[in-house]
Amino acid sequence: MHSKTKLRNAGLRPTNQRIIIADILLNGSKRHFTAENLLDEINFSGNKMSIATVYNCLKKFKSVGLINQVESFTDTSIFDTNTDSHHHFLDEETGELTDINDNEINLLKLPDVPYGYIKKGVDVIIKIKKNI
Amino acid sequence: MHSKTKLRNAGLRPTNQRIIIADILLNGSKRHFTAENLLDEINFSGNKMSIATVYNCLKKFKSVGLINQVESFTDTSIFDTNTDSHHHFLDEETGELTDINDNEINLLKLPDVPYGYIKKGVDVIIKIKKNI
DNA sequence: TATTTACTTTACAATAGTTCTAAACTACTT
DNA sequence: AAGTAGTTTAGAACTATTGTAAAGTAAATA
Repeated sequence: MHSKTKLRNAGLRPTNQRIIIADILLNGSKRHFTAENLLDEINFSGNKMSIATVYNCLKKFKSVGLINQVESFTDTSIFDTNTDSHHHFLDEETGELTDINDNEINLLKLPDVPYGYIKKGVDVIIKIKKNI
Repeated sequence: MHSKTKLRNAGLRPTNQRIIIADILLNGSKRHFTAENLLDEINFSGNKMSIATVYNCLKKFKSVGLINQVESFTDTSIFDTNTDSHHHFLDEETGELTDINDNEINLLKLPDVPYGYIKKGVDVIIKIKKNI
């Protein structure tokens, strides 16, 4: 499917900049990235864009569920092209994230969400540390 | 137990500033807070301290396990005086955290941590959103 | 106890990530 | 073709956090 169509289906106006970003992010490969990472890739692909636009797009993409943002300790926001249910190892010292396959975790019991809220997802984070 | 003793037991030199912070944080009540929150409380308690010292202390307290840092999306680091195993609801829009009791979640199956690493903890985050 | 040493605190500067502003631009609607 | 609502942009601004280097302090040593 063309990025333009993906954007329209998601309810986003397919601007040139969003198409460039969708071409990079929504090609099926799953990975973590920051706003700066993405800008580097944009530049590498021969395109130019303001960092403000990158942030704007990421916010929009996130709000319509095209990408996820990952909870972390780091001072830099980390996004994830993998919007399926899956979990992470988090290195407490470096902030590095590694995927955990969904079938490697079994959540038997979950509480009801508070009244007036809807559940958006469940993330399991296993904090780890290098064993020196 | 006096804060001085708690600090010594944790392997930290009990300086005046650390004692002031330990008096506030390690009194048994469990809650989330930011560096600024804590500085406000310090000021409110009639003490003064540089914000850099607050950050230094939080980093030290965290490294010896006296407090936890919570994974989140927000641009401000959130700490937790509750170092027991427990989990959180996270409002995707506001970043607000609410505790979930450990006995409300049942993790049946967990993957082995990667080779060369040790497990530091498991956090379950249920992302929620206000149902307008 | 006096001296030394290593660690800590401090004010302030510096940095880094992110958001704001307001003017120019562009996709879509009429 | 014209209008309009949403988007992009450069650059300024903002905020959380860390670095710096000098002064201070707890603990170790003599």
